[in-house]
Amino acid sequence: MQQKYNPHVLEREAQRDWEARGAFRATEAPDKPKYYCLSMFPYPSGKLHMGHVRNYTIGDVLTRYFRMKGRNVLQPMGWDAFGLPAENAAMQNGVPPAKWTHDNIDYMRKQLKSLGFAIDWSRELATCDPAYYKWNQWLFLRMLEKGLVYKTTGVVNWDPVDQTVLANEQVIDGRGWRTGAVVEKREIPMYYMAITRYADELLAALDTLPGWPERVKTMQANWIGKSYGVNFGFSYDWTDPTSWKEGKVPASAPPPHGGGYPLQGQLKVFTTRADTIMGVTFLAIAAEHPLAERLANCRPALQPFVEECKRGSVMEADLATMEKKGVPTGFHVTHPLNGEKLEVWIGNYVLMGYGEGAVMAVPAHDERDFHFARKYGLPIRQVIAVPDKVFSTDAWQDWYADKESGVCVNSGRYDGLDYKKAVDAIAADLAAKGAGEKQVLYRLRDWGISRQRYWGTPIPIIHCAACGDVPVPDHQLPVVLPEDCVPDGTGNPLNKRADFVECKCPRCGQAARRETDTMDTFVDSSWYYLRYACPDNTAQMVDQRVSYWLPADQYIGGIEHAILHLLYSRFWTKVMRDLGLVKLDEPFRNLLTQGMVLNEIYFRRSEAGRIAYYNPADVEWSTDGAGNRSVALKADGKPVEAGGIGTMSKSKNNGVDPQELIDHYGADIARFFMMFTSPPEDTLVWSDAGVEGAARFLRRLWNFSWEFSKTATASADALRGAALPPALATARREIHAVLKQANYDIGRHQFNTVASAAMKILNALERAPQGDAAGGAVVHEGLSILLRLLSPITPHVAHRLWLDLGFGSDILEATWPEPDPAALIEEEIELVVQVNGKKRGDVRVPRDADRKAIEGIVLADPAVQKFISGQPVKKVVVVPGRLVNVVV
RNA sequence: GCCGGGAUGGCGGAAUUGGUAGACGCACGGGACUCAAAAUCCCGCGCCCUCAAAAGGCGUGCGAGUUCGACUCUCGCUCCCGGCACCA
Repeated sequence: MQQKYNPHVLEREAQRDWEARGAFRATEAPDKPKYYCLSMFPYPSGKLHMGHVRNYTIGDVLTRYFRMKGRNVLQPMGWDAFGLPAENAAMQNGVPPAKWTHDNIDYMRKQLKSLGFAIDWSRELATCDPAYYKWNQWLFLRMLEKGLVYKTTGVVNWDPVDQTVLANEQVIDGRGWRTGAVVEKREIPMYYMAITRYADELLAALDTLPGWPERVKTMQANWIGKSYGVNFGFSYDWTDPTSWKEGKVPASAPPPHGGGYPLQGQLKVFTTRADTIMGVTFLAIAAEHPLAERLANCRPALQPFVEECKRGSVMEADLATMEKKGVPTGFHVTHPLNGEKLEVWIGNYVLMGYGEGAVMAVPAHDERDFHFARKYGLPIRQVIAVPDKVFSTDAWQDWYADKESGVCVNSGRYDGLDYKKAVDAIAADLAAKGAGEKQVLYRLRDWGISRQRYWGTPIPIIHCAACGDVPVPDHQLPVVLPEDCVPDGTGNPLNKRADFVECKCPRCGQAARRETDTMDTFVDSSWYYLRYACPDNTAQMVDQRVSYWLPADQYIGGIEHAILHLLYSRFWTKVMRDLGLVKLDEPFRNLLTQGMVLNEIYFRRSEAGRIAYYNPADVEWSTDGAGNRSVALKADGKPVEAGGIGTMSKSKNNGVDPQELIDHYGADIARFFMMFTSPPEDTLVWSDAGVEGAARFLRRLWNFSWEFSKTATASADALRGAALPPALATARREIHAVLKQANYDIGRHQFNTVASAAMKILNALERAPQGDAAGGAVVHEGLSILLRLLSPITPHVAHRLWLDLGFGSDILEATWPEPDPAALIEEEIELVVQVNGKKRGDVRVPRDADRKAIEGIVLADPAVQKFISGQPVKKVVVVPGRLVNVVV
């Protein structure tokens, strides 16, 4: 064995050894329990960041742990290789996204290998590979056949200067990130996947996932947002003069594009609060509502507001935080129950995409309606009362909306009814009049997958003047994306590629145009975990090997994916099941949501409103004479703005490349530090303070092993038979107690305390007297426990020392250590003594002392007597094995 | 704005889920070794009171509450992080 710990040499050797033996190659073994450990595959952004190291170290720890527990393990890796950053890089550097992506993959693969992860690289896949995305297209066509894919319009962010669609991320404060132009909403045709058809199952099946964190299930349930309510209509008549504020029908205008809106009918709304229906004082509709369009068409005064509503981004967070505004239209509809004429407003806060794009407004019992009514002086009519509370229109109170304790008032025949009874009665009356009925509504919307972008899976559709939209026949798949385009920020470059666009209609053979939209990259990531089971199958999307490996026993990834990616994957799995492709209801049995790795954010904003981000490593804080702190870019010394802290990301340029850490300390120390520094699910603000401690620990382990290796004859044999002297028994008890706790902690994925357990064991070993055979035996056993406990976290050094100290030929094949119950037994235990809940000392009692004996010992204790000081003892609480509380 | 989560010494965190708050580390201070430095080893290290110690008091974001006992449970806040459907 080498005297000095040299991680770089030793790690390279271990990795070569594993690779030469194909140590992590997984094969199906139906007789052995399997463990499929899946980590969310990375986007190849350039280089690994700390979040990747954290994610994949967690996965590797579990993979190696379960291998030692006897499972047939699979840990695959791949690349989420399509997406926007490649196009941005192309604009910046003029390199085609394909080349940039492949270069990044090569570099990052090398980085992952240098970290020594137990990955089966033979299953590697990249979603930009036609052999992969062919199956996106194939399944899209199957879904189209089943009606699970359909085409309709959707709203996107439009940059009027670059004449291009912007991603939400490319809109900053309502302006295009490159042009600074105010963004507009624009409706364009798109393909949708009908995820809402699975809404009920996606919601109900959350209960079949005990291995998922509650918070993720709650978020998904809220996202699906099942609500029970009533859908009903306010009847209207465009041609009736009494519908109009001025008492006459306004001059008719040409029908708006899209065919207009019927002149008579019902304006439909959905409400979960039908009990408040008698308190409706006006209605609000979205600016995109066809009635709003018709109204704006004949009333020019409405036009500016409708235009204003069309400016700005489509992001929900923007819509929800903007000032609530509206305009009255002068048009009135009729209340279905009391016959009142109510005015229709256009409101910027009404979402066309949810419900009917129109809402009934009950200012007295809905907070948003309340503020809106106060702002515009609209009537507020109380129709719900809560006992002992006085309603006032001065300010909003939470209880105004209380469903639980409220009863109807000022509501005619519904007075006195509680929420449930009122809803039932009102729904029945509406139904009787043919005005409405109960309805279940979901917040979940269908999944728009069309992207007006180049670097993605081409949508396999051909547009023919004669035949319409024609699916590409299966035998022509994949529709291959040309790899030499360089986007320039002004729309999808595919539109300019005649060799891609021009094609023959598969149906009639005439010249036709190929669809140039590509698929949302969430499509790629919705099923890659299935493909790992059979990446070599060129004839089928999936095969029977999926049945062996799936569902994944553990899925690990950032909490930021709690909703979208995980919900889409669950949906996709169910679709494939219903198409008979897999026998699987849910893809991921257990889910570990890794906390985000955050870092500081620095940027500069140009006059045009463009933002440039700078890496925290490239900026410097300084303090001037007056004690003011400022931050500047090292390169030019000019100030930058501090943008707080946030997720390490390509777009914010605040990633930390782990390579420096690996180059300096080696993979084991980097891995150990990453696990030690915080529990996996916690948010982590990056700092390398403390990495020295990890380095010190592994050096100390090595030095201790070196000293021990000189006592070559030591073995654990001497532990059998004779009792150990007290100092050794204590050391051994300590080691086994720490191991017991560590095994518990591994089970609950708290790896930071597993790492400290390893440190505690080394501390105990260093304290143990090891002069004689018994001492040598305790240390021999302790070291073998320590190396196995460490091997999932620091596999290289564990591998080397296991060999050098003669424990065996391969620690990968060693069994996981379990504590020896005999080693844990103690004759006397220590109990904490409290008086009135305050710690006042401790006592030692025999291990098997009963409650009464303990009470006697404690009350006799002089320290306790001092604090009781003659007061009568009211009660003695004894918590076995822990403490005694004397209450006086 | 809505949904989910978090807050414990100078720092990362621990506390077997209602039972000794601060394990294990980092940083820092003191000491040993050394011509010196690095490395290594030993000791100290929540705050207040105290020259120091003993003894005592306070202490888990803030404010109430339940309990013999609260970092842990309940209610009300503050701040921070993640998501909000075209970043992935």
